[in-house]
Amino acid sequence: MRLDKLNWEILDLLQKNARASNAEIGRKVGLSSPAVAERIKKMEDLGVINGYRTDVNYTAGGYQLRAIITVRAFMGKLKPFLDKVSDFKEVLNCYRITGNENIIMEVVFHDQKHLEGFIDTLITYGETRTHIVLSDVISNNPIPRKMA
Amino acid sequence: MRLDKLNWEILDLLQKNARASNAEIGRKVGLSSPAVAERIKKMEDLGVINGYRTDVNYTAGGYQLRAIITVRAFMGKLKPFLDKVSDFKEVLNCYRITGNENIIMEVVFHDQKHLEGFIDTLITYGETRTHIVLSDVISNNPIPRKMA
DNA sequence: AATGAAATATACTCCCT
DNA sequence: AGGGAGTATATTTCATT
Repeated sequence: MRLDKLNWEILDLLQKNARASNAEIGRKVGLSSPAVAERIKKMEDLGVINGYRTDVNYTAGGYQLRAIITVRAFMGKLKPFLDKVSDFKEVLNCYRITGNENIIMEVVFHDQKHLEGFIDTLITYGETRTHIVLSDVISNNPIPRKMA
Repeated sequence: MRLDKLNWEILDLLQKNARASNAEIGRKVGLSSPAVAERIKKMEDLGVINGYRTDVNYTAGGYQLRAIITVRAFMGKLKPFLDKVSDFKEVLNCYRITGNENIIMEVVFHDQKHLEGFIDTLITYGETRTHIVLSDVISNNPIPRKMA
């Protein structure tokens, strides 16, 4: 799908605030609200928009720690890990990656004990490396419009 | 703030679909729409909800590659990097972390050349390691309700 | 804190361009 | 692909419990 200027403007606004009304978006981009609704629906149907998420403060949810954990899976243990990982509710994001490690995850924990238990579980699947997140420098930056 | 059962249910629904109407949420959790609106507003004001994001398919946006890049900053180069990183529009997320590396970023690129240019820019700030993202195993999992 | 009701605003459907 | 009209639904405000 080709994204024209108007669709990029709509996507920018939706990325900043997914709960903006079609009417509000329409006012800012110069379209009627049915026109905005139609464009958004098309982008949803064609997979340009994957969904709408709410960014919840994990500390308010009772999670004191966040970590980036990589896994270098043991021989034959990658598939078992991939089958199991969705059971680990603490995992917010998980990617397969190239390089020395096979997996990288963003995970939240109530406390150090919780983190420790999680790493103990992982050790049956591979070698792990844990980096505690100190602060967010950039969070959910909108995808930039394709430039020159 | 203490999150009761109803607030967790509202957060679950909002995390799955941030554009759900208050009325729809109210029907599912058994509240009137003004009651839902009031609870959501309170969670926004108290910082439980940070915002509402739209998950845009970066390939549809013209980005063929996504990478996880770590930076181990040279002496005195961390601060200059932190000041500059928001200029790099390709960076979707960036965290300060503990461990051998100081910074971890999720970055999108049009093509290999674009990636190469980005790494060339980074090299003035520190040692980099690049992992190409092969696939998403878990994406934006909702924060689990605090358990036992 | 929640409800119900009235006023306003928005969304949805259909037809026209 | 978008505008406009008409209808249905949602949001907002406020009084009440």
